[in-house]
Amino acid sequence: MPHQPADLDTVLGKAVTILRAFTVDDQVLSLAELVRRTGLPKATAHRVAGDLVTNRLLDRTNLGYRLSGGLFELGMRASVERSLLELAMPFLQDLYERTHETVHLGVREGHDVVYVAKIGGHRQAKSPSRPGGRMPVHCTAIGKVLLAYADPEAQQEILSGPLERRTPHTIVAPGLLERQLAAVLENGVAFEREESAAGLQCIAAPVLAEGGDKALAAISVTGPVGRFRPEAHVTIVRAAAQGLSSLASRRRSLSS
Amino acid sequence: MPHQPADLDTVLGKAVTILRAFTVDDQVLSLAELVRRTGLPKATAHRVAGDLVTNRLLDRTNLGYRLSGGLFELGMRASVERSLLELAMPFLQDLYERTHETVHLGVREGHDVVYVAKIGGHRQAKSPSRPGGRMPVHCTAIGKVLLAYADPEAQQEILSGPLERRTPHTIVAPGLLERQLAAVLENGVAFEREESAAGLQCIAAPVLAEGGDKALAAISVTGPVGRFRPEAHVTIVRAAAQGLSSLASRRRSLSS
DNA sequence: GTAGTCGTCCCGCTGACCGGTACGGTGATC
DNA sequence: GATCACCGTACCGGTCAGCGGGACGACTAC
Repeated sequence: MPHQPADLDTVLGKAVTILRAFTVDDQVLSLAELVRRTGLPKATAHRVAGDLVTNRLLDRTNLGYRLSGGLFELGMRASVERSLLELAMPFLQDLYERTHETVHLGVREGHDVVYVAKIGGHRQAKSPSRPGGRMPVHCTAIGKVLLAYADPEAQQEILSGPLERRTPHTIVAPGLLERQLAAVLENGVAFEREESAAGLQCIAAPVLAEGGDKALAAISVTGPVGRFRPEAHVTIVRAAAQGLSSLASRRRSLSS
Repeated sequence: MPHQPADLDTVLGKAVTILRAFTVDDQVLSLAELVRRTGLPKATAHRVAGDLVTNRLLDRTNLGYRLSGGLFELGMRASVERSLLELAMPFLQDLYERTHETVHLGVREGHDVVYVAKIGGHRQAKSPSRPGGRMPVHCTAIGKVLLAYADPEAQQEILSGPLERRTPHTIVAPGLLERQLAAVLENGVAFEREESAAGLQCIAAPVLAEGGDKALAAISVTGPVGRFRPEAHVTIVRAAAQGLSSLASRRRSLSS
């Protein structure tokens, strides 16, 4: 199920289609599997995959193809995510050290949150998030924060679209969600209570751009229902996010 | 100065040439600058860059082009680096919490170390390393570890090539380096004393593959000469690396 | 043996890609 | 305010890189 159909009439389109055929949890895909997922003719997939290997975007193993380390390197140079990550790391560390729970840094990309960083310890709550992975905005604390600070059009588009149910607690009523978003703007934090995965709770705060009206990213702390009370961490999460906000403002790196 | 000349006679080659024209610290490059760095005709660069934008590998800003978040996402799916990162994070956290110095996770790629993760606090030592960035193997603790466990051919190739001098302390004599590598195999740790940057010291240990003879990656702790004594952390760095080694062996994810 | 799936290779056709060239805008210099 | 240098963008005919149907051999399963 390809996210957005790239142009298959161009080499580049075919190439990225192949690259994006990999999901977060496949390690290695056979040629046949690539053909199945991309819909490309076998001969074409074979050739393009070969070209990708020579260009160090794919690795060839005896079992099939694999996204290469060269691609990792390239991805880490994406300026926005990388500089965000570098600036954020100390703050994320602080949060982790104080809570010893899983800490996330995420940005919004369309209807989804993309996790830029995830740090946790050995006994971290088993969460569905992965670094570089996606989750729908409406069922995560980070997502709600980013949605609350998004431009009205984008916000409206997501609110009007269908809200996928992930757990019995997932908020699928636009009205309820909208009220929560208003609360987020008021309190500067968002909560999530088992809305994306059973047994998990979460609290998030926005990293604001210079004006203070747009959110560049959001920081969250996640823990299991038993030992973890989101309300207990309002202050430190908000403080971390604000600290990062002002640091990011000092070193400007945004754009349109 | 392009790292390795990709094939400029193919669309894909041109595309990756443009992508790789970005170094770790450029945020945004103008079309003219891309033309200058890649050597492509202006019209061609313009077209390919445009194609890259439609394929969400580049972003267009009013100042020029920028590596896109889509590329970051893709890079994070590179299986080796990503699963390594996920497994390693708890161990890196432990190290950071015990030392409060900068902690690195790196793999070898040719003559260089590529940093997969870098974590540190607000007052971290100013090091030249960047997440996703490269450093020569011969002048870093992580590099020496990885080199010591590399196959003899690769090791010999690097030892025989010229060893770039980064600081007055950089080891540029192959014989001396070779003796250090032997010591690494014996002790299971490597040291670096202001060999890559003035004022910085470092200690690293290998993350070994199942057999125990090949290194998948290496973990290091870095600090400033004043407050930081590498010898003081031999045990914990080695323990962290060994812990990760055995965890990685349990969940196999290597390949050829 | 037969039937399925896999990766690889061949090879003639064609349209995607190429890049020299030209144009309009912008800012520096005289 | 004229000139110049440099930028990004757009055009367009020629052609060769890319295309993909099809064939092949290896392997496995029934």
